[in-house]
Amino acid sequence: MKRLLERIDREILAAGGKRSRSRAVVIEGFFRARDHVTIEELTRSVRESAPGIGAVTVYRTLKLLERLGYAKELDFGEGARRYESNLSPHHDHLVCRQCGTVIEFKDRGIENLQDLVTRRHGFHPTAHRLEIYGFCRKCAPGNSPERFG
Amino acid sequence: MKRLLERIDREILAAGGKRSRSRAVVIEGFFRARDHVTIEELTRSVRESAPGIGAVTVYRTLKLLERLGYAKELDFGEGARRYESNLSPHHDHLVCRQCGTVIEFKDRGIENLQDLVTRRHGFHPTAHRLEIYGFCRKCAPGNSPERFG
DNA sequence: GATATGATGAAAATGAATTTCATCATCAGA
DNA sequence: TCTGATGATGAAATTCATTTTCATCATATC
Ligand SMILES: [Zn+2]
Ligand SMILES: [Zn+2]
Ligand SMILES: [Zn+2]
Ligand SMILES: [Zn+2]
Repeated sequence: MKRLLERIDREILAAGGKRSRSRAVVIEGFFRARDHVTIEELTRSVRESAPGIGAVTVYRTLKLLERLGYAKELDFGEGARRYESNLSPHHDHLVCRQCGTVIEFKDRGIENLQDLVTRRHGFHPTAHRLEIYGFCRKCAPGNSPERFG
Repeated sequence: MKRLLERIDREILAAGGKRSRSRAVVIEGFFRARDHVTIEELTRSVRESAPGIGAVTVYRTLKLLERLGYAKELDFGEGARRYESNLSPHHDHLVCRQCGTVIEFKDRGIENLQDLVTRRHGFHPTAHRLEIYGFCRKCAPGNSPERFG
């Protein structure tokens, strides 16, 4: 973690930026937070240790991390975007509409078929998003997680 | 087309709604429009024949069509949502980031693998979205579509 | 330390989507 | 056909996430 933060620091400096306490707190908070956080969630958690930090700085810092390749913007259609660290390799998501649980999965077969599809259409893919919405095991029809959870 | 509009009309009546000229124009305009339209595009096109129609009515009418199962809401991350008619069977999308072209595709193999993935996680899928972003044949790196278009 | 410039946070602006509300239109019943 | 109840409309107001603005502060460099 320390290594990572130092490395990002160096990249910011190299790009003509300056260090800042607020930003350092946000960055560390982001990598410590559970993945798929909203700006609002992250702001709240970061303010526990540094109450003065404005939500705008969190917005700006996540955009910066995205530009540097350390964060990935997600949109599960909830109104607010979510962010996850981009350190782990690519994956897609199962999103529970009941409890909000997000399950990550990776499927080489699906990715290969996607390549075939794009090739068939002479399309040059640069990114994709695959999200499957529904109900997780706990929330599946028949279970009553809210009651027993 | 006439059949379809009458059928929707009947469903609205059956659900306790009333007929309205504005809404009829929007609905017909929607099914005549090219697919994947934004509210703004549809409003503009609909106003050519019925200038008085407010954008709010277009919003409301598309929500209604979605509720009735005739329209599908899409989000290609452009800020504004897009809508397509839900009459044709399910498909996914290739979206060109240069010219905005949307190519529809259907891949049974991908859908089957998605089923396997969800089953493996005890997840009950109700919907999914798969979009592949990149450059279409015309806009592919090396081509200069804007110049030769 | 002085200076230039990046970073900050509050407030304002933006922009899509939704809600409110007074008015209009449509349907059902008399 | 008239009439009352209620759905639909459009303009304006509202909401809400995100972005921009701007005066001020902090950091790097000389
Ligand atoms: Zn769940
Ligand atoms: Zn993830
Ligand atoms: Zn293109
Ligand atoms: Zn489509």
